[in-house]
Amino acid sequence: MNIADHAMPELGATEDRSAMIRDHLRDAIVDRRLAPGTKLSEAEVGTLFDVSRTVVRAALQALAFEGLVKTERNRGAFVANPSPDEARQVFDSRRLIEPGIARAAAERITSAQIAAFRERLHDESRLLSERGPSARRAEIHASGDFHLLMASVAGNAILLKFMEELVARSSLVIALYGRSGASSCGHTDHGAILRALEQHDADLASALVLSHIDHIESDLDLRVSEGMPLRDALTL
Amino acid sequence: MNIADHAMPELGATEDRSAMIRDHLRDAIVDRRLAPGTKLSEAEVGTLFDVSRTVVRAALQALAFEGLVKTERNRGAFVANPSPDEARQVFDSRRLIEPGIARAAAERITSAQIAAFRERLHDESRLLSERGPSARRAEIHASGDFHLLMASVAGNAILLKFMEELVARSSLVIALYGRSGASSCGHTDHGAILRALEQHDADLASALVLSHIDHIESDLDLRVSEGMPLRDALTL
DNA sequence: TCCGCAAAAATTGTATGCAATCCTGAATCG
DNA sequence: CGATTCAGGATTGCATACAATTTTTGCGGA
Repeated sequence: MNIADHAMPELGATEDRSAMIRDHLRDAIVDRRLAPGTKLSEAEVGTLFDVSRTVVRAALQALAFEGLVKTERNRGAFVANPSPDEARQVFDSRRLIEPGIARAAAERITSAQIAAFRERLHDESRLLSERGPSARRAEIHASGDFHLLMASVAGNAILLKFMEELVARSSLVIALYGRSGASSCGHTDHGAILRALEQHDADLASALVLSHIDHIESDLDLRVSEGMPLRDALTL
Repeated sequence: MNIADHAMPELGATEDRSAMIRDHLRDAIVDRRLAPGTKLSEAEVGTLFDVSRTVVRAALQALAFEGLVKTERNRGAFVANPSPDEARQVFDSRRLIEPGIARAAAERITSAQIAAFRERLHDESRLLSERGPSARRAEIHASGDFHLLMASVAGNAILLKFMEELVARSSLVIALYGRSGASSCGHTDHGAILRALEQHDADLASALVLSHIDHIESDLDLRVSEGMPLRDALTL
């Protein structure tokens, strides 16, 4: 009756239950089923997944390292609640890294990978037209996956790991500071980027990615710098 | 009689012993007292620091996230042994990220920070002239710290964290593939970079950093791509 | 009613015990 | 003589027990 069994009906979940819990929690955070500030009690999570606190602690430590969870000594783990300044740092980091990734991806992309991109993009547009919170979540997820797919095509595992962290944190930032509901907006941007990748036009791909990031960030409202402590308290 | 007490004679080592062990191990890895491939047994480390395996495991997990340690299920943790390909990825990542950091640092650096840089650089040159393995280690450390200092001046905590990981991994890579002994060479490079930062010349600082990274990488011998499995076995 | 304050409850930090897995090496068989 | 197998020991994975700390609760007084 535990969550893992339900989500992975028959797959070999036998190994590394800690990684599985980490992935489940991360998914829940990035597609916003767990609001920023939510407390993640070790005992509660452990009961939910039917494991001891030991393995939950390992999962929470991993998420803390990725910046998705903040732990306070003797107080526990909470879904991260990035400040406007941290939000800016996330996007500054993406502006620095992601154009370079687009460049590498444009140079290395294969036709098979292009096909995978097309499929992803098709899923995205289908979800865009559907209604309901579940489709919204899947859309957010697919939008992030586009960027991760590009990073994996770039062929650098370290940069891929960095991008995984940045994309996940972006989702948190958008949840907190996004103005429009459909903040995963840039679907048309993604299409243009893919075309540039197909044509192996590194300069264009890089420029499009940069403006795409600007586009996403421009939808945020990061003004509340001093009001945050209050909001912080309220979200708890 | 444990290591921690000896290293931190009186400071408040009361909190987060796991973080302290992690830092000690990381220092040992980056200044090459622990060779790549060395096994880090939980019990052994625990005895050394006089803590239980629980807190050692947390420290090792943190180092595994940073890529300094590789853990194999049911086998334990080992100091990472990066392949030539991983080595290239480390430097590719630095080439992508660090020029941007130099740019930001050049724009934001204050006179107080310039003074700190000068001091650091002075330490570096002093160590360069000294003999003995201990001075060599301190020199390696100081050389890495130069880059981290620049990243902290840039004012982006996320990029600083990324740079910490990359600098640490670079040290491992140099230990494995460095040709000349004094591979932390670029002391003169550091001086030139600092001058560019002082003059707030972002373009120059960025270009100098890029060539500095190339300079470091050109001292590596990454040819042994297929011979590595053997070498892997031997270093164990 | 509102504010301290102390005891209880809950939660995290750490140590330890047991089961599962892996490595070693010697005995056995071809 | 070489390959194989199978105890024995060592090491990790996980659960649990206990200690330390924080949070909540209940009470008395202003």
